[in-house]
Amino acid sequence: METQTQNLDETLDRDRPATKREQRAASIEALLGKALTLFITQGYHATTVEVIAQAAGLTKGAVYFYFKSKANVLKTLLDRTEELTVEPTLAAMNAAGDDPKDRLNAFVRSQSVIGAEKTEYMLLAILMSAEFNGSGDEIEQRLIELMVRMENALRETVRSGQERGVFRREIGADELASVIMATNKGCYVEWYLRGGDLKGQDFARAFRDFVFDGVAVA
Amino acid sequence: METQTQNLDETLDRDRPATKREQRAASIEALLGKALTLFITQGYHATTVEVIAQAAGLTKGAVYFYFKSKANVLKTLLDRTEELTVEPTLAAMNAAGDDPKDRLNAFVRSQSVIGAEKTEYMLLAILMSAEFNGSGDEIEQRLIELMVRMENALRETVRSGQERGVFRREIGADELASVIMATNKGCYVEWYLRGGDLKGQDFARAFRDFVFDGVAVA
Amino acid sequence: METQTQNLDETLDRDRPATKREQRAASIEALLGKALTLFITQGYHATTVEVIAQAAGLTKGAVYFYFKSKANVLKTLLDRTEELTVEPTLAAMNAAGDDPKDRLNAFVRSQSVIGAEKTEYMLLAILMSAEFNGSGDEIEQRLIELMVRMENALRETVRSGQERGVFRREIGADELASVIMATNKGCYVEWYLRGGDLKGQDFARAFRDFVFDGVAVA
Amino acid sequence: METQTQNLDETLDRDRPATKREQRAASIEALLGKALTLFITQGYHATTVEVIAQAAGLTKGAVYFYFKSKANVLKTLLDRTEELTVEPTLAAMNAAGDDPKDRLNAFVRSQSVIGAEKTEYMLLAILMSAEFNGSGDEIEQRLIELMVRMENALRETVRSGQERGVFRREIGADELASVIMATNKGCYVEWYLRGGDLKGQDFARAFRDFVFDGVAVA
DNA sequence: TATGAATGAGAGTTCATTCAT
DNA sequence: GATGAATGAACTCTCATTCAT
Repeated sequence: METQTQNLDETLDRDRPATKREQRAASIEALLGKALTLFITQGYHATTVEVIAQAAGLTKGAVYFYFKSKANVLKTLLDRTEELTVEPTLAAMNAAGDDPKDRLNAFVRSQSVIGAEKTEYMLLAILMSAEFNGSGDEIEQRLIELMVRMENALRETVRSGQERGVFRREIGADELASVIMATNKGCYVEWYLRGGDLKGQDFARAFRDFVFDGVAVA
Repeated sequence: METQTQNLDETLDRDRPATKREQRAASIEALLGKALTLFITQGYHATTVEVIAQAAGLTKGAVYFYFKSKANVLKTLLDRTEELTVEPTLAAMNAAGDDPKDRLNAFVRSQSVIGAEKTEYMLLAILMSAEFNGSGDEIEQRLIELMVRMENALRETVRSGQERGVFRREIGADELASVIMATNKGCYVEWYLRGGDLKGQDFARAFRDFVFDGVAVA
Repeated sequence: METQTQNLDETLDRDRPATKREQRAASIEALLGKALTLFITQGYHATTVEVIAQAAGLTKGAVYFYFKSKANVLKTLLDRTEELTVEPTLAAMNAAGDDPKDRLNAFVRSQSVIGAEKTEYMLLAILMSAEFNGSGDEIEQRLIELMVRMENALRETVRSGQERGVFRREIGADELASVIMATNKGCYVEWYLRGGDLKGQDFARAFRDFVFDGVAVA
Repeated sequence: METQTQNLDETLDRDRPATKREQRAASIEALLGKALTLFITQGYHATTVEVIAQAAGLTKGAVYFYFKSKANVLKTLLDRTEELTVEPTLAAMNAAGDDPKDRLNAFVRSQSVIGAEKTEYMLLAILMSAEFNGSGDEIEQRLIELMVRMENALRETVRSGQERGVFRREIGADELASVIMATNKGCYVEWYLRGGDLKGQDFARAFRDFVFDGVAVA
């Protein structure tokens, strides 16, 4: 992802299988891809460096060659998570204009679209937050940073909607935004924990409708 | 066994209880109490037996004396969780009669009351579910058992409410029940992750209102 | 098992179940009996104090009440072993008179008779010798003491037989006595390891015949 | 062990072999060699992984790198035992032709030759058999397998000798074979327990002569 | 007489990490 | 670019032993 500025004189041959640069990229991608899946399914601590390496067809040493530590693998993954899940949602909200309903709608739609396409990244942020909470770890900080931007945007939207009288006022903006966020995260985790039980599309729609109107008949 | 008849003139309860039975109970409670908090805050795998023991003012050996393994500490805690959180909610739903709205209301109120009083037990079930998911562990089974009873009751209530036309029908019963459950769990975790940011009472009320009507103005 | 000779003034009431002295004796016997079997079948180190106690229907503490340590249980057992297996064999050899053939015969017969009646004690000495060899343990010394008396008697008999020309001379007395001793021990262990495969009587007779024609003048 | 080929110019083989393959082999040999001696002298259970490692100039981790468990160290050693002690004896018996006396002679000679050269491996099989007997362990099975081949060959030889009238018939083939086997094992253990007391050559010869005249037709 | 709570030393094992090759 | 040998710290668990009751 970090565009390693290419020297101009080096032309890139596709067919000749492995220039060093390509191989490097391929190994990194393999490692990150496997780590992502493993961190989600087994948890960070329960996933050993060896398992990640083997899953990617490499050895432990390679992980330490490319990333300096196990923690760094996760950090790299969290950078991607921000780029792939947080940024687009914020962008979508901004693109939706000023109307709080539109903005909330943008948030909810964006999250469910991203959740369908980048499910693992979304889950990573949520699950790691639980696993690292209270650890005092550097990673804990990174996770808080990640989440806080979305939470702020959501809270601001809720507050503005309440001011304009389109969202219920009995509940404080903080609490309401938190419940929405909680529902959002909860749904991802539920979906993940239930494996294939729930139809993704239906569940995503259920989530969207639910946020707006709860269980009540519309 | 030994009836330690307490003389009136000197009923001296010191630091350590007098009889073995009392001592046993005290140690077990201390151990379980500390383990509960630690499993939630650090996670099961990240919590060492030594830390549990020290937190309870004992040594590792004592943990193995009372519980035969670390896993058994958690299992004991999960038994209590079932008793203290699942049973009362099911009882409340049954006591609420036939009306689906009443039953859902009972579910939501019961969960938020229990959540206030037995917060840690509720969190334990939720967080351990995530940590043990896919582990193939015996504990994973226990956790599924624990959750499945409440999920079934909730789904049944939702289905019945849909049939009677009081709950929205565009969303399948499974999905709707799952979203409610997800919101429930998500709120607990959010509350926990946010530490003291949110006012518990307000947040619980936000959750209740939200389930029924979403963000919409009532 | 062994009738603990009662003091004369104390009449033995069979029906009144447990004078302290009787109970004491009963507990000690139970403990030693179980320990004997367990040390043989599991080995000393692999046998835990707890298992011994439970097998005797008592708790660990009782073992430490009667014997001061686990090692002491074994030592007590070794005292009995000397009394029950070494002494009678030496006595039998002495009772056989001067003739080396008679003495060797007495040794072999005595060992096979004792082996039939006190199998476990014989095995204990043999197996513990292997387990404690080179340990530098106090018990190692005790085991050497135990064995050395019999070995000396046997060697003396062999030497005398060689001098009189009734036992083969090409083999040194030390070596010949050792081979006999080794065969003796080896047979016990073999019998034990093979469980019920071998018919005890036949095997004992095989051993006796084997030894005799082995040492016979060609 | 390590063929330290000293080239004159400067192929400097220092303490540690140069290539990874050599290093691997050297470490494995060191570990196995020390483990063999320790298992015999201290017993398997009394030998700690740490002690094995230190004896080989490595750390515990290295043992787990090469062998995945302590048990696996022993298993590897048992594989070698089979190869180095059982196979050659069976081969020698087969090479001896049909005559039962020749075959028994081959057995006895082979065992005493191997016992002189591969003493530790022979002892390992015998001592571990005692230590693991009745353990229900996987290793117990391996040990039985190991022994049973030799026992079968010996029994068959004895039976055939009895049929041809060259071995005594009053004793059953099973019992006779067992006594021989017992004598064989007993002699190894005796030799080992007595340390340097006995002259190896003399003792081996004592054993051979003893067996022969023991089974001779009267 | 005997129990049961508790300890502490040490066992086998795992794993993130380092480094020479 | 990547491997494989090796380490060391930490973990779960075991067990002989002590001691108040």
